[in-house]
Amino acid sequence: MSARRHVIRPATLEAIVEAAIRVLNANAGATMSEVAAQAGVGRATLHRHFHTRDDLVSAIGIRCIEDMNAAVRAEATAGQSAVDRLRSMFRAVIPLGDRYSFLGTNCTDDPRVREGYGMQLQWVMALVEDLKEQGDVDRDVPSPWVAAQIDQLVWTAWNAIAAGYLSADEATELALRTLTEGLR
Amino acid sequence: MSARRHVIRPATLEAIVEAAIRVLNANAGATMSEVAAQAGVGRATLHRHFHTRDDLVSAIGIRCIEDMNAAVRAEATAGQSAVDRLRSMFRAVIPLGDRYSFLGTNCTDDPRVREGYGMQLQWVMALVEDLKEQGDVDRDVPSPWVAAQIDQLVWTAWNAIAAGYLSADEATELALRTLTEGLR
DNA sequence: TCCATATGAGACATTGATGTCGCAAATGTG
DNA sequence: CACATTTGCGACATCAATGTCTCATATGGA
Repeated sequence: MSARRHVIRPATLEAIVEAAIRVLNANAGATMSEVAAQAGVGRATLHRHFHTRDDLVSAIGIRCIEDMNAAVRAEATAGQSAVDRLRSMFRAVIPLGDRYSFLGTNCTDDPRVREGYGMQLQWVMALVEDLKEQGDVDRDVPSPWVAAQIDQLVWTAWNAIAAGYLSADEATELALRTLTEGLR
Repeated sequence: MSARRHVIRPATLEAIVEAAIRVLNANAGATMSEVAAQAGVGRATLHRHFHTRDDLVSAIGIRCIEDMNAAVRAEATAGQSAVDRLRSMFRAVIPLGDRYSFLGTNCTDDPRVREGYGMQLQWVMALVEDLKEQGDVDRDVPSPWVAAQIDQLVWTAWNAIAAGYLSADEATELALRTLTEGLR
């Protein structure tokens, strides 16, 4: 389609992606200049590889949702119990909390992002069904509530780790416990 | 300080506040024109009563945090058990989910908003201590985790009601149950 | 080392939102 | 009904961010 005149250097791309996630998480309305500065990159370089600001946000959004989908699926192993699969998912997804946050406040309407989100929701809903099947979650609880709870727990766990009062493993186990047994 | 030349009409103020919450929740970068249009008000009228855009966002933010703090405190009755106080808080705060959402994405740095948020956090942390005291929450669970969980449950409950799959009472009880007993 | 090219820096035009103003009309109050 | 004042509308200047371009420099591969 568009033959890019310039080929982006891997290091440059990585710096831009990480900076954009960081800066746009702090302020969804952040400027191209701010992103460039945080990335240690010239503003023109941003425009060279991401034609418009929307292109940049969309590209990062797509990358984030792909990262998360990949993480969710990579850990799924046949023969595992539902709880074990949930644990694997937590382990893989919690470290991507910054991606999760980015998607929550940016490009909430991009079709490709929505599609990726739909696939993830589908996967989680299937897991919820299995959790109910195996008696880990009460059948009477609406599945959307369980799915929402799982989503929120990922975010809470990421914050706990970022705040430093829990290790990754502790946060994962506490999230599992919160969902099934509660905090009593 | 500033003697306003124009006195705002209550109906006008109400329309602006509600429209601003609605529009800025859908898109944090929304324009003054969009807010004015949604409020059924001239753009100049916005500027007449809220000198700058920041003034508008701050004013709404302060109102939101005040609404929430008022709701949290209004329901506190002496002699109630910790769980009953938590239930009262859920009942009062969950309907303010749109306020909560607004504060999450706008004016995250306004000093007065931060102060109000700090007071609310303080109140919740005190409640968490009482919940631990009465055995409703395990002492081993870090209090920040419990507080975060309570916050998230308010938001989840509001969404469930907005989505229509739970009534206000059902959402309140399910939130309580999720926190203490879990979903098993 | 040399060469191809990606990058940084800065100038530039353009665009869209902001904030101000004046005036005519609507509103509500007595 | 008459009066005072808020409101809507449109014109306007201003400003900040966007997107484009050029050229000198830095970078990495052969």
